[in-house]
Amino acid sequence: MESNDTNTLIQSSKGDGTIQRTMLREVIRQRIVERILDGTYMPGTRLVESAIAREFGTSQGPVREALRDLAGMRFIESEPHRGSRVREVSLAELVQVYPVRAALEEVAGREAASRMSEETIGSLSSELEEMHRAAESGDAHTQLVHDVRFHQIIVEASGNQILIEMWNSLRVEARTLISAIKSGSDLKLIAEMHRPILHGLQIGDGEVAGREMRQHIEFFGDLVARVSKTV
Amino acid sequence: MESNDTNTLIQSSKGDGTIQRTMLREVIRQRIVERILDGTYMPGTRLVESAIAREFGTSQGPVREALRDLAGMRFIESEPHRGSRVREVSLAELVQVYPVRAALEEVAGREAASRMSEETIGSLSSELEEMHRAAESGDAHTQLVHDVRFHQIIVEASGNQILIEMWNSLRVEARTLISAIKSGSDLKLIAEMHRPILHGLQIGDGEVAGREMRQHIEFFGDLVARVSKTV
DNA sequence: TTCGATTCCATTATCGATAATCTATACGTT
DNA sequence: AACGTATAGATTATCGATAATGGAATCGAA
Repeated sequence: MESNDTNTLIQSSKGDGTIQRTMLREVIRQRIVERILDGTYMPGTRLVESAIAREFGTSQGPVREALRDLAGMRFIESEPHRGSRVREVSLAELVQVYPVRAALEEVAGREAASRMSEETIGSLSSELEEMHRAAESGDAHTQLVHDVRFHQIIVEASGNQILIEMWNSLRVEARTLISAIKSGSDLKLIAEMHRPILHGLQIGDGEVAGREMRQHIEFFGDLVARVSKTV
Repeated sequence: MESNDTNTLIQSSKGDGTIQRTMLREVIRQRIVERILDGTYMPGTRLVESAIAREFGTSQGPVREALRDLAGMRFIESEPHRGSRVREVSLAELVQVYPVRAALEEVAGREAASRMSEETIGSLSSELEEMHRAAESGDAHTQLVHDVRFHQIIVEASGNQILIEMWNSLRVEARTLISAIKSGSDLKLIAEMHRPILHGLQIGDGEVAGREMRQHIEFFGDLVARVSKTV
């Protein structure tokens, strides 16, 4: 319940010239997200405003705002007068994500293909490489990180701001459940499955890239759907 | 600046058995949205927390929360220590919306086709009818309302909660710019363009319905894209 | 014991005031 | 006059306290 190292939330930022726009709400939000992602706050955990405020040494206000933001990002859910708790990510919901993600990424691939720079191609190649490296050491989690990053790069390369915001709001990186399934799969194969996408982008063919991305996501969607039925 | 009729924000709700879960933040949010949509708050208008609070007879807190929600919904944009203003909906942004919307609605059509009830078909038919009625009286705005509703019904019929949330966050109804363009078009033709979609859904063919929806949206996307170049 | 009403407690929702920060204006120096 | 700096006013960010609410525990009657 107590904390000592967490109390320095605000760096007065005098010293370096950079203006350190510190907003309490932001800091608190990040802190909570970390805890959700690393499992400190498991799904279902109640997040009590006053308790968090006390722990962080702030007042209730900023905590409340942080929680509201988190609710907007679907990390938590809140009911009036009843507080907030970490959201349960159901398998059923995960299944619903895939068709949406497939559709969005198809658009991303199509639009990104004509906007690829050498640098972007380089980043993608290097993420792919990292995926393989992780596959060899059997590190499913690390592979997932690079996997997500690979897709994110493409979405951002689309240059479509709406698309980017929309994709980010899917919180792909937070729905880590897949890693569980992946660990049962062939990591090397998974890494290799990204190559056709990269190829499509390299030759600048939007139709190919889009189609490959869609199929890629749909593949995992089917995988998850199958698992969810088994359960 | 002053207001008299707007001060009764909370109905104590004693009397009728119904529990009137009134949350100040919610009421204020709705109020502001109304004003944005009806043009009282034009794009660029500054929304000053204390001023709104004074006008509504509340404290700054709930107003602040309402504004934060609105920022999440992309109705307004806020900068730290600099306040909020009504967002400018640029034409460029509007152009970017269409590919995303097309992709999402294709999924919606595909998934909805197998879940159509008599009732849903009825609702869609009636919206289509209303579109025609509006077309005949040359009422572009009313037609737009039913147009949006038509699409919304399909998205909701998909049963995919993620998809529904995602589509709603596009705020299709708020990006009313299209109505301007539409008024220059043949309203009857626009209404009629919804019929193939309805047909696809009626025969329960997801592929057809999905494809029709995509093409439908892409059509208007191209229209807007063309206009945006002209400007 | 079991059901319902009542009281108490934890927590959220709101308030009013203060601190921090921004923008623009006024001022002084060159 | 042009420029940079200081000051004032407006506005947001945060605080600490109070009111409103919901849920659980308690009590009493059947």
